[in-house]
Amino acid sequence: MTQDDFTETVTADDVATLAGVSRWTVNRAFKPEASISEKTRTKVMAAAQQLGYVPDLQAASLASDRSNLVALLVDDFANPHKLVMMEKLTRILRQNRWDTLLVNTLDAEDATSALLTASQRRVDAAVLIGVQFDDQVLKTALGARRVRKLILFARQSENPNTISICCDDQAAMTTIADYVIAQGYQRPLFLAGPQTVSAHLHRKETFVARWQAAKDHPCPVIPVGAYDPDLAYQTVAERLQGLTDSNRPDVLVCENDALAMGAIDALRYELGLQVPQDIAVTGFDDAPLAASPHYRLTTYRQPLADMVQGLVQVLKGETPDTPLTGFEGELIIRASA
Amino acid sequence: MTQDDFTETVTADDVATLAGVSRWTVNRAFKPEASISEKTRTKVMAAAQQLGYVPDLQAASLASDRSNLVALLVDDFANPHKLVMMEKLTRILRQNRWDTLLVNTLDAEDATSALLTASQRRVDAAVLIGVQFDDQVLKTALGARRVRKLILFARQSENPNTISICCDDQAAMTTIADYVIAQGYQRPLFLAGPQTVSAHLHRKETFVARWQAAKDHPCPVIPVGAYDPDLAYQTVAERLQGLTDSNRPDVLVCENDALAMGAIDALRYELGLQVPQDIAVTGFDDAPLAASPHYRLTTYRQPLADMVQGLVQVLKGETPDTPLTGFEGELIIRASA
DNA sequence: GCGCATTTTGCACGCGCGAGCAAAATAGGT
DNA sequence: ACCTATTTTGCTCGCGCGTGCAAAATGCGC
Repeated sequence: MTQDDFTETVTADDVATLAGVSRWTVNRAFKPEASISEKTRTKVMAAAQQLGYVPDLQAASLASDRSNLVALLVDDFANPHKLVMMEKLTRILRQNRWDTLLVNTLDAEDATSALLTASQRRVDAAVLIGVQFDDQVLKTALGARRVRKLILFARQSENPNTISICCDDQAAMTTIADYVIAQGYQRPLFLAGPQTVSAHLHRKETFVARWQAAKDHPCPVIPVGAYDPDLAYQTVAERLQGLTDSNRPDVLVCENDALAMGAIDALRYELGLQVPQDIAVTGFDDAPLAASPHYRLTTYRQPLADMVQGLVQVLKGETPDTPLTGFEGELIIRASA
Repeated sequence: MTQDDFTETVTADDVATLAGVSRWTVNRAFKPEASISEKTRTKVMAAAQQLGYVPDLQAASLASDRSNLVALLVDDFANPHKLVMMEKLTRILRQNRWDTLLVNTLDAEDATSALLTASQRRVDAAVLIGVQFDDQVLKTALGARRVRKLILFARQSENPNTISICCDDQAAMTTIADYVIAQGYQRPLFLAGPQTVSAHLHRKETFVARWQAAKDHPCPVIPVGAYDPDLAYQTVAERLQGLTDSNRPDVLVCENDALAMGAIDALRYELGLQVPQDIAVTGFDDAPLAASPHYRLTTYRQPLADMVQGLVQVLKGETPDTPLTGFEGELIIRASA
């Protein structure tokens, strides 16, 4: 490491002169699929190493209209499961040489602006793992140029210009419903998330329909304003307060684990009920802590790694080998139901 | 929305012709501090709006050597508190017109490569909020060009070329120690994180020293291999198994909430102990769920928002109005100790 | 060693914008 | 209205690299 390498950026030209080749050959050496002889490649790489050169991806994306950059829009930082998703996404994307721009979308109004931010960085795709995106946002997002692909991850939309990657919510929730029914529960209550979003899950509809079909009476639903354990806690505490044993639900089917955890805490600490003896609870996601002895949550785990692989295929423009909205997860049976 | 706006990128030139000005005037209109008359700015903005134009930040950063991009390196996705940090960082950075590149750093070996990735995107700074960065990594990172600023967020290093932004861990842990002592606990056990990192916290040293000074006998320490609740659970279960009431610690001082939560679960569900009656627990961070009725964790909350503001000042090159390693948080007293 | 097919290398041009200065327009004073 | 001080606008050149093709080098069969 000589003294001349402060922060002067070293370009492909520098490497080229050192290696005695042209600038283009240098850059070719860094592309796995380029046509270049092994001999010159090693020669170039040695020179690059010596100078500490790495190709400038900004410049590359300017010149080529591919950036290998993906924007990840998140608006739901209250849900610890998002951490798991982010980890898987960033890791697997990086393995495939994509970088991730993390954009914090404050709310639905902000989503458009967030998408704009992404487009200013020439991202190859925007991946939405939040919850508050409505069709209006999706539409204007696609009107805006430069976001070539709009991908809903673990969410779904009918919008023909978006790509949804998610597990088969219907199959998944049917599995849960059948399990709940098989366990002999009689008075379910469905704890749903915000009812305003249209890029959504089919969990509520599926469960309600399935229950109706099997038992011939409806399943009540209460919505929580956000997928937030604290809000779920409050909502459950209020809504179940003062009910007698016989008109209280005997199972709480929750749209995801964040709601389920808040619900369990409310049941225990506000209503003094035992889970699952007095009331059972199911979740969805298998979030961190779902397995902890405190919750022992019966839940459903999505095949996140496979779904991210699907995403990679979409980004590469390959035709995915699994239907993108039909991933299959598994029911994780623990003690809560 | 006319039909011609598919995905053809609209550049400043297009807006310029429509507005009847030069390309440079168009770009000036988008910089708040530029010298431009209000009249032409509104004219330009109208034209831009009509065409759906936004400046291309990639091109801008190529031309200007400032990218308004910050890399956020994270290696600790098991800790839910990271979600809070990410939310604050991305939100406040975006408010100040910085975008965030999220880089998942698998382990210490990978850190160098992660830094390289960041440098390839011409980031203005790399912000480390992970735990596994050792001095070797920091050194090579600074050897690599193009990462102009290396910032440790909520961590500290003696390396003179890095910038640490953190609260005064010594003051913070002293506060906790004094509280623990004032509560009359006699047999503390310090639950520490991995002992190998050198970009670190001073919590353990501070507590141990403080205890020694006050009580004149040492405080034992057990390390956990990672800041992971599950690992903490196992470690605590193993290490406290079979101890009698009198030789068991009466307070577990944990380096952060992730450890504390795992510890609490282990105490309750493996050892059948009551918190805080049989053994008290303190944490650090005030992570999500720390306030939940299940944990009611006595912990210490860092002034994250202020710290991010400090980061923004560093990025802007301003001299911060608070010493960057001296932020003051507050002790949150709940039921666990 | 020759002729051809094939691989490897070099190059003109442009991606969209910014720094910094020169030209033009405007304001202010008399 | 005229001259100067100031603001506003236009422009040259280059940031580091990719595309697509042409030139050079290499390999192969005989």
